[in-house]
Amino acid sequence: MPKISGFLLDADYTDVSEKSVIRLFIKTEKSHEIVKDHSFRPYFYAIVENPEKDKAKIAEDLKGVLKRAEIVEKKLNINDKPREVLKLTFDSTRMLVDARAKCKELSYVIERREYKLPFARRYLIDKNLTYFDYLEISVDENNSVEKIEKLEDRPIKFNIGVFDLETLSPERFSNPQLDPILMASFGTENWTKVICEKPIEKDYAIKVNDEKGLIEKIVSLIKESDLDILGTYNGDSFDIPYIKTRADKLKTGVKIGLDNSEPMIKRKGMGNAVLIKGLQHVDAYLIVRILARLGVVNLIKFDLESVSEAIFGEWKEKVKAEEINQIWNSNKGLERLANYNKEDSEVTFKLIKNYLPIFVELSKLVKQNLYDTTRAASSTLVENLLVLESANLGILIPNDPNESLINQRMMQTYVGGFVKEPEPGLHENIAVLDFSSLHPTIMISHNISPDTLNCGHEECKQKNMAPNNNYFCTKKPGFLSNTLKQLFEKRIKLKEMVKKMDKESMEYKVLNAQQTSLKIILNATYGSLGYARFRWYSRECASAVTAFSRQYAQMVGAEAEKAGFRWIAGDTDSAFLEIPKNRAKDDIIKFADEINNKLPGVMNLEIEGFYKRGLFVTKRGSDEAAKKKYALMDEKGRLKIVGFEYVRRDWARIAKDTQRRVIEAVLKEGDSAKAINIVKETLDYLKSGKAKKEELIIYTQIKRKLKDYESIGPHVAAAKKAIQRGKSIEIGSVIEYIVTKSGKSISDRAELAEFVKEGNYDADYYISHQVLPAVIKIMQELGHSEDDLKHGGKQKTLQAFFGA
DNA sequence: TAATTCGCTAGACCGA
DNA sequence: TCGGTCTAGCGAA
Repeated sequence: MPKISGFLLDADYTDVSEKSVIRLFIKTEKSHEIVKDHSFRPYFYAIVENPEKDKAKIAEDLKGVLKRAEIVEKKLNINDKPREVLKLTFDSTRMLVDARAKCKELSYVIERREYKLPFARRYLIDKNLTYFDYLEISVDENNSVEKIEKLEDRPIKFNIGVFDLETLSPERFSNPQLDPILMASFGTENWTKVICEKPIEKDYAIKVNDEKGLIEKIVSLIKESDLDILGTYNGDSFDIPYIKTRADKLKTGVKIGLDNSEPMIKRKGMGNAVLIKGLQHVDAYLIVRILARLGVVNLIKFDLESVSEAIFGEWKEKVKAEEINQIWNSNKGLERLANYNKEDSEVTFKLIKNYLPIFVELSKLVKQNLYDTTRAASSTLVENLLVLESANLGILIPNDPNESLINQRMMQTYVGGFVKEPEPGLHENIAVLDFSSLHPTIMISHNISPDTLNCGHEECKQKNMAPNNNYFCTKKPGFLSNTLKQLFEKRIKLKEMVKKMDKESMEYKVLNAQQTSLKIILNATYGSLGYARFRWYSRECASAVTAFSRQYAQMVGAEAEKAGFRWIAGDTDSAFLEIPKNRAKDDIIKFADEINNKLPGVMNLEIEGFYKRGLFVTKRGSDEAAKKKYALMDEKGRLKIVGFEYVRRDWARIAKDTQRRVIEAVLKEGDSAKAINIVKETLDYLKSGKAKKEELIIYTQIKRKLKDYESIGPHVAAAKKAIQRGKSIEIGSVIEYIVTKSGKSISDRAELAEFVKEGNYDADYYISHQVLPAVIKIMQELGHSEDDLKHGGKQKTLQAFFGA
């Protein structure tokens, strides 16, 4: 019997003569193989009053679609005893879909369960297979599975290829119905080529006859490379739909699927997702979005130039759309465009190569293919993990909540973390303590889980009551909390192992990716609990987590005061403590130890760092201190600026830079004269009219349809004007606008930066709405109160003082 | 198709 | 024209 050995890269199903058949995509030593498993049928469960009787009834009612009904034992809910339910099996998923609709109408069917689980996923769960497993599959002459054996895990070396298109855009944006593809780059591990019909004096250039030739060349490069992963940057919404449309028009195809299928463009939320059969399409743009969400990078713009700079510290030249048109029409600068096209592919490749291990590990963890994992929401990751846990425990997965339940849930919110109002002003010698993984460790340590909630035991009520008056069982591990505990412990072990390893080694990269993937799941769980569409939603649990968190945050603050420190600020999981002159760092270490001795379970307070100086300011238009806004300087003079305008993209760079310089002067040198000078210079510069566009741009995102805005802010006004000039702006577009000289309101004066001439800006606006608001509160902490200035000089306000 | 709450601030909007 | 209120976006955790 022939055998096929290799990694399980993907799984799906296809219909063969009215039967749904599982396909496994295997990465073998040499290439790829598709094998079919005819032995597995789709099914779902029906909960009925009387299994024995209803089994016969349902066979009658589902005649023609049902293949088999059998009685099996399952737990309906986590805490239930197993009971008899009907397992309904079908020949095809289409029949399953038919039947599940019919079942809804049957009065004796109390509930349907697991009727939406994707068939391939069902298969992997039942067969105990996971993506990237190394399999040995015995097949017959038609590549049909006879037997699957799972061999020991082994490292996998992916064959990755990326491509990128440059298109003509005479109308400000490219229209695939009209505008041709000008160049395409394709890159792999060792080389990148640029394809173009015009001659390019570069050794990496490939000349083709026309656009059709270009498409055919890129398709053949992809096919010949026998890829596991095809990477793009924004391929979901741009490159792949574009090349498909062009290929259609030019009467050629993009048959790059392993089964020679075309890419499938699926609607996903507001945008697209492009699926290629047997080949994982990884859109690196989504990876960057995820990294931004995880706080790995902080980006204002998501173009490859910004990404390259922020993630790899490498500058990359941008060729703008108008320049591309110019280059193409004049044939001057084709090499520059080719280089740009090539670098786009290279950065995309690097992104995928760098972050792939994390997504591979996540895929394994939750049994999703790479395509889905790179596109999954965090609650979906958590859900999929819990689906596996349920299957292991013989519990039927809870159904999705219906819309009315979702709405009901959304009406009820709960109280979050505790934020201490800081003591405004300059502080010296600050220790910042914080709880490591606060929410997960609370859930684990207090056994918070929907199934342990208010268990009824008097003892648990006494010993494990959250401050929101919900309590959790102490006698048996909770479904959710125990799952988290396993992940948590595994992560601790991995972190220990990784510590000793060479960071460049393959082993390190894999294990580190494993611990990162665990962290992603651990951190996403608490938020999911309070998410209305989550299958395991529990407002009581989410609320108990935050109730405990407030209690612990307050406890640390109070104990710190008792121990002789000043509790000057804190946010959710942190405490900022000022260390008095007569105390040392060691006292903080001792203090943290004492707290840790009192903390339950795996909760842990750690010392985040020591800071020489810290600045807290008051809110605008009030004397209260602002929360979530501070600047710290560590012992090496490095600044940490949090919450200030400096970190916000919706402030102009000139204001942000000035603010940073002022903060630096204050924290590093304690020099108010210098700070005042910095501000004065900036104001003069603005007044001179010499400020550059890039210093004046304000970035703000359009978050809804333009017609849906009740209040027309500057970014909306600028967007509307831009649309009239032919720009395409959609939900999610980040508007880059400048406040110009002409117009009445600020919105009137706001224009897209690309339409603004250098020098056309409203200096008054940038002075009194940008630079001064960003620095005034800081100057006040230096003792330059408005009152002081009134008496010290003739000026009435700080604003007047700076001559604005 | 979508994780949570807390918090700051701007600029529009609206009524006197 | 003023001042209070509301809409909107973004950041912290």
